[in-house]
Amino acid sequence: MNISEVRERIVATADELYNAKGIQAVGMDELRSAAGVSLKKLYGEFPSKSSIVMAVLEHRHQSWTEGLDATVRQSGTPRERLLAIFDYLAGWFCQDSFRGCGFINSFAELGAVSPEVAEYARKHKESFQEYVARLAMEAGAPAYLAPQLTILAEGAQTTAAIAGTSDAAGQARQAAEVLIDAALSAISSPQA
Amino acid sequence: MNISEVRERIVATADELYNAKGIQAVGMDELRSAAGVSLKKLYGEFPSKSSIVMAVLEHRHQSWTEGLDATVRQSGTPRERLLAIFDYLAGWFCQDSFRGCGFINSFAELGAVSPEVAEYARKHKESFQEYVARLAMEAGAPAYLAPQLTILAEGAQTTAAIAGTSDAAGQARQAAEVLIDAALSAISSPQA
DNA sequence: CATAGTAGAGAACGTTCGTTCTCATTGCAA
DNA sequence: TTGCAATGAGAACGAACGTTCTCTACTATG
Repeated sequence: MNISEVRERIVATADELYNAKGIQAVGMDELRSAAGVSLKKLYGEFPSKSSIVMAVLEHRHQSWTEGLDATVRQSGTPRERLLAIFDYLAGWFCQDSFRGCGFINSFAELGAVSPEVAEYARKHKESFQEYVARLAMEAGAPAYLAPQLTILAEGAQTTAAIAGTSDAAGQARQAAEVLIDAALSAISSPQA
Repeated sequence: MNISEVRERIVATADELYNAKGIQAVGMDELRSAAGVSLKKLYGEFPSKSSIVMAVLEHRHQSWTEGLDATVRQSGTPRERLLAIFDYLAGWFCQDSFRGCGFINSFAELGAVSPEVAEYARKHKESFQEYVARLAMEAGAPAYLAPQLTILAEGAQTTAAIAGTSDAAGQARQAAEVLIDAALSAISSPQA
């Protein structure tokens, strides 16, 4: 087993466990068993639990970014590409393993105690905002649209997680349609 | 010191500490010191930490409900009352102690491990949705408006918490205006 | 004044967790 | 075959935490 394979396995397993039970509820021993590696290998790859947590956050960031972008790229018009964000959310919410945004959750759990985690969550959300801003710009929308849509997306995530249903994705999508159309028509006839 | 005063003090102190540091990061000893009561009194009032957590959630629910309703009632028209939700958020986000919605945070921290906490968070959010639905109904809006506005409010909370700024309140409020106006005009000329 | 009951401070206990250490085993090279 | 390096399983350790227990000091009543 390759070294990077071990790292990958540890991170993937930790991601699943942390998502399912929360970070603090999963001990190193449970992670060790689930990943099928020895404690020695675990601490050979990572110096501490917190470094595993940071690796998991990076892993999540990459999954989210790639998955979202793949869905967005399947859409044709700029307007559809903005709405594709919510289609991506809808697919995510329907998964059994969905338990809310991992960054919101890790921020809630450790943000007050770990500046690293708080900062990483902030950066992740910032990069999402920039991504949406780029899509909105390509659609020719005014600058205020992007924050509105990201707030919708964030709200859909927490609502779906706590309610335990995926309804929020469709509701947010419909709201996004209204906001997008209003923003685009405000460009052609600005009066606010 | 009255018995109910002791309970109140414990719950209020726990609320502050749990909000500032996270629930799991605050031990019974720290709570004891901060509240200025003996461990014996603590365990005389509450059988366990988890019962304190539940009492804190109830306390938060009451604070939120009363604070929101007070702000809403200061507004005149039904439309203004819907928008007052976001004024309430704006005031909250500006407080130094703001660290995100306590229910989202407790759900993220303990929801996977404690069914009680998960269920209470769900009920709290549900009651907020019903409150918004009532306001929307009084404004004569179609049923789909309320979920859209609650999603905006949820998103504003997590965005403000993680970004560390209060910008999201104003952005969500502007989005809400657009959604409200679109929903109200859809009533008079339904074509969707 | 004497004494019984109460309350506070904090020691103690059992458990859990992150991290390190030990030791037996295995695979390989000379 | 013999010796060595690496590996895995899990014991061990120190700290933290929730909870209970002990002991001391004070209060109030006879």
